[in-house]
Amino acid sequence: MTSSDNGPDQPWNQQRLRSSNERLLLERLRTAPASRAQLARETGLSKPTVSSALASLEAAGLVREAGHHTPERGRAAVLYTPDPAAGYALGIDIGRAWLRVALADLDGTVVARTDVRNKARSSAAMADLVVTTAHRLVAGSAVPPADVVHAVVGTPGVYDPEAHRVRYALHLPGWGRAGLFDRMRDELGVPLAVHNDANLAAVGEHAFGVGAGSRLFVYVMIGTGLGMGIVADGRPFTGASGAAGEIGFLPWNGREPDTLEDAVSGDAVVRAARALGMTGPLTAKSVFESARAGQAAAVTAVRQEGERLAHTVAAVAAVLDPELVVLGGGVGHSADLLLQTVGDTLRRLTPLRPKVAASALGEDAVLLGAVATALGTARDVVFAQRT
Amino acid sequence: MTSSDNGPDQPWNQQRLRSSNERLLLERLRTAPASRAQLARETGLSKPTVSSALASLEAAGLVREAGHHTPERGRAAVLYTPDPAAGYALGIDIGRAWLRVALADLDGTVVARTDVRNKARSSAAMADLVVTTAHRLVAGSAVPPADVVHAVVGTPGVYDPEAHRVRYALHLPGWGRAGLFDRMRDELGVPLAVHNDANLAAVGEHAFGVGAGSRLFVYVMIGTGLGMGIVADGRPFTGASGAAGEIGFLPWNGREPDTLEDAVSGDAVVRAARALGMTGPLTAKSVFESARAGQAAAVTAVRQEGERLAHTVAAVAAVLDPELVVLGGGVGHSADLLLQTVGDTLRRLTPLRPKVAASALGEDAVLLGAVATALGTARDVVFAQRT
DNA sequence: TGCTTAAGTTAAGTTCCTTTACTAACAGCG
DNA sequence: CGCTGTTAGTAAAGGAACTTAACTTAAGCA
Repeated sequence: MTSSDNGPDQPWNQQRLRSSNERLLLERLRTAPASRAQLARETGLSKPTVSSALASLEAAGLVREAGHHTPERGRAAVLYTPDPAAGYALGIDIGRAWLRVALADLDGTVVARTDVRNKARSSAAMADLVVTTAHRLVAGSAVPPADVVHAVVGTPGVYDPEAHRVRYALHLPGWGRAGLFDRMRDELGVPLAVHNDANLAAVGEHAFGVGAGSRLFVYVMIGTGLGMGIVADGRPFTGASGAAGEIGFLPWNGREPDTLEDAVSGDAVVRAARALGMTGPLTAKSVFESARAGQAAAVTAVRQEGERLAHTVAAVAAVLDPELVVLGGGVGHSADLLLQTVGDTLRRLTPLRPKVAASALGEDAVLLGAVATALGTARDVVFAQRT
Repeated sequence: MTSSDNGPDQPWNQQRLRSSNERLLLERLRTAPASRAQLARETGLSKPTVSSALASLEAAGLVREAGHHTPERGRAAVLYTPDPAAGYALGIDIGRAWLRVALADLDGTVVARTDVRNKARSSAAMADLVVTTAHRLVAGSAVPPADVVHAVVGTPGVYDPEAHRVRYALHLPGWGRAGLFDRMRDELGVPLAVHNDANLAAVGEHAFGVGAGSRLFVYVMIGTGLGMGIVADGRPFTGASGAAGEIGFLPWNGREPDTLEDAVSGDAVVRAARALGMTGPLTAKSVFESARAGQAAAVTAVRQEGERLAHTVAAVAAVLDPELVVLGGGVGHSADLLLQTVGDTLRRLTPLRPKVAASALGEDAVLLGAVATALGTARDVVFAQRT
């Protein structure tokens, strides 16, 4: 049989032991400042070990003193905290309409951010825009460019690191060209990882939004297209080929090869509204606003959207059994309008009923997911470099 | 943000270090016997460390000498191998028609096995049958009962360890009673874990069948009901409440609350055949045999089954993106008849096309999955006890 | 000022790993 | 038959990192 993976696959020696314990202390300090004695009690390490590890971490610039704490009785304790300025991470969201870039310190605090209207005509121009925007953001901040250790970019489609290109990015002409992201990486001068936007949105919502603390949850991204990100045990779940959550491809009406994407995306709401007699220059947003105002055709269109969404959620629940389903993306603003219908329909459809909630981060989910992901790598890199 | 889980969450000291390295050597030895020098080269540990760890393992009865190997030149090497008799594990499959029990040593070799016709009238009688059959199997083998360290039982439904009972076991009256498995555990006298049968079948197929080496695959179990097991990175993926893979609840025809289970299970094939004019005492197996013989109505019924199955697979592919889909369960014998239709339909439905294959283990998948799962725990337990 | 209490350090001792150097065993060969 | 080259395995010494136990430091308080 193939080995199930318990047990270590690396030999341990004293150096790894030390490094591991320093890491343990650093991670503990990220939750709150603490004294040596407190760390010893909480981690199970002895006081001398904590002292010595903390001295190493301080010498490496990874932690610093953070004031004192005077207990009820006895000597005052020196508190330590991670040094947020030990490194910085870049998060980048390449969206349909906006390019967003955020620079965060190792605490996860966003220290600089910019949102640029996406007017690029070609994929090459887009790539250039990403690089210059990122460079400008860092230059405009007080952060030394050399301290930016990692970047993560979110884009529609599935990045294939073997082929150095994005697949399935159907709406973006030229975006699937090989080498595009390699060039971006070179010009950016910072290690760059590419992830699917829905997956990043899920990570963002898990790190900073309503998904916090959930062991298994999904983020359904409804906008121009339809996508889903999955976070299991704190990590994105991407499937065998990176295509997990491509629910636009779900079969949905028994026979025809219509895509669910066409039936549930933001555009579908507009089409449904027109079919129901609404006229004029409609957008998904305007239809939802009309529905909110009680306009009958809009209400019906939104209800239909909710029902189809419920089918989607039911399918996801049957396969994955998530604890929580978060609705977000372009129509995220109006998720509250959909929740009722989705909930009601779900009750009719299946005994498996995950909680359904609206996104807490709105338009920022992808960007914050990119930041959170870059942050993870950045912390690893900084720790490895400085110790 | 909540911490992403890199970094250790336990302090390391010398004892854990030693234990971890012994574990590393033991796991390596499971792949093939090896000498101290070879282990040192392969693991990166030094020769003295390997010697000393191996001495501990031998003293603990976890490994033993296994002959010699004479290299091209130089001194002959003493080979070591895990002692398979250091402990034993029980796998139990409680199926509709058969109760199967297997006893395996730590190598995973089945040393005793029995298949008993399931004629129990009540859940209590069934529980008794399980216990007496297991006891009889162990008594009839040369294995000392005290050396059986763990058991895993597979059953339809989802075991809820909080409530001490099985949920969703709709076809088995009384099977959902609280405390049933607690009593079984007590009378068995061996720690007992309860898992869903489809999940175990997936684990079995991953450990011993066509799923070997697959990073992410699913096992679709088609029989009296319809279920699915998921194995991701070698571990079963059970979802937030243990209901992942309950694809019987997938919505499938747009509107009605028909369950997919009713449409795709073995019984559905029989119903379809009758609707197409077949008469007499039909079973799923007989319909498949008629189809194999070219009987028109049966062929049509099987094709319909294949098409519906393809829809199921397409849905699973869109959500999970597995590398491989294995078809098994009661109709597993006839999976070859379905593969063609499933493949063709899948090509029409979606660009996401996982490999689809027939189960290699047939009726034994659940049992072998239970063995593999029990084995994993048994190895941990034996290692912990003896060191 | 001295007592109590908790924080943090020092020193000794233990464990486990590595390096280096050695011994053991085997094969080919003069 | 012993010498040589090669590989396996052990012994001894040294070092890294942990723990325990005892000590020192610092704060509040009578």
